[in-house]
Amino acid sequence: MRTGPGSAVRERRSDARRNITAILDAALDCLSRDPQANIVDIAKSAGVGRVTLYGHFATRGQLVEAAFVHALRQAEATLDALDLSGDPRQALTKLATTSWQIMDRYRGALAAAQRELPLGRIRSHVDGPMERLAALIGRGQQVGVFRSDLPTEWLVAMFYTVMHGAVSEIAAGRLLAEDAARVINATLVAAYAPPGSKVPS
Amino acid sequence: MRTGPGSAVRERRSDARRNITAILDAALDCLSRDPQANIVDIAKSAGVGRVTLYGHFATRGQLVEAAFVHALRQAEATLDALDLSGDPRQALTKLATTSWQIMDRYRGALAAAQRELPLGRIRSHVDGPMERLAALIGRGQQVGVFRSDLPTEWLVAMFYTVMHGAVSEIAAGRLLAEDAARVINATLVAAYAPPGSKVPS
DNA sequence: CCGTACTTATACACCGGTGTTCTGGATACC
DNA sequence: GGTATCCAGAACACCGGTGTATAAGTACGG
Repeated sequence: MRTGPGSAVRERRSDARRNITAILDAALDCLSRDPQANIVDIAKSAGVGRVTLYGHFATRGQLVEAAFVHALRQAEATLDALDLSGDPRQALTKLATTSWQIMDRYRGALAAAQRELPLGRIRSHVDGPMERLAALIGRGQQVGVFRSDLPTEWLVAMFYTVMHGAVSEIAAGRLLAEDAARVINATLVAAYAPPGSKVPS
Repeated sequence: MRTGPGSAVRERRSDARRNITAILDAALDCLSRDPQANIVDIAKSAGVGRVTLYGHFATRGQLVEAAFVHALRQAEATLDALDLSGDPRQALTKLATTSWQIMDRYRGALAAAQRELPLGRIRSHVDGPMERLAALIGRGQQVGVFRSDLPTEWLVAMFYTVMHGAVSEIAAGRLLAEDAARVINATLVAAYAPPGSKVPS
């Protein structure tokens, strides 16, 4: 695998790098529309030969994972820009709204990853980004605006679960895409409210 | 396909019927453990030849669907025994607890159905059983103990979504199976509470 | 402008899973 | 006990998708 005599990693040629990102973008795009999209389609959509694709990603699994990570990196950039200090409930709403946009865009890629990546592989990639949410929830719990009778991890899970549910409902035609953010936020805020407290309206 | 001169549909022979239910049970069992279980495994587990299986279910899709319906019938029987009159919140808890047990048992079969059945096919089977829940929620909304600022269908969806989330969390080892019912109920009760009201503890 | 890295098309091997066909044998039903 | 029905096992064809080899062409980079 070493490329030069000095064992220095030679830079990829520019056209190769261009192709790689084209492939990743195409994969994300294809998988978002159909999580089962095959290599042929992805290569075609990237404007690249199938063999070229295999030159960069040895197996389908590697490609799916790479595409997933690619999406995650983009998501991270967006989420990093959010200011989550201040009232945890407001921060939650902010985070949920933005996360929803991301989720909505990449839902197919996520489905593909869930379908094909070995169990727990996704988790290990998502762990990092998830910390942001866990921290926020933990803070809210400490301040007492979020419930503490349920484990933090469960509240974290609900965050994604509710969004996943919204995706399904939209797909089924029972929820309008433009209502999703509101509905998600209303649900989460209520679900996170400590028992005995009033549900924020 | 007609079997007799009187064009009356001749009953299947008893051993055939026995095999069919054996196959359905086996399918349910195998798919619950691995949603991707293949025909060979299912036939073997049913103690039946692969060809016999194909004699009763022409394609894998038909088998999966039949197994799903089979599970649904069993679930229906259990749920029918529940008394859901009285306080909607208590009824909800009752319904959720029982539904969870069912969901937990057949999660794999559900996953298989989601994976392989054409979009909406599941929905059409589940519509009936779901009415029970929709009615309960509607009643609670009218009485004012469940929120009305979100569509009934969304609350219905949350019911299943939360359980789905619990399945994942258990699979990931972040939730103990014995805690699931409590956590689910606490989440649903809070999520269903009308804004401005106190979350029941 | 030359060498190398990269791309491409075609063609092929492989794989697991699905579904079919056949034949001999067992078993339920009357 | 005779017969239609059903079952079993093996063999095979098929399919879509994945991955590999080859050989010729193209574009980058120095």
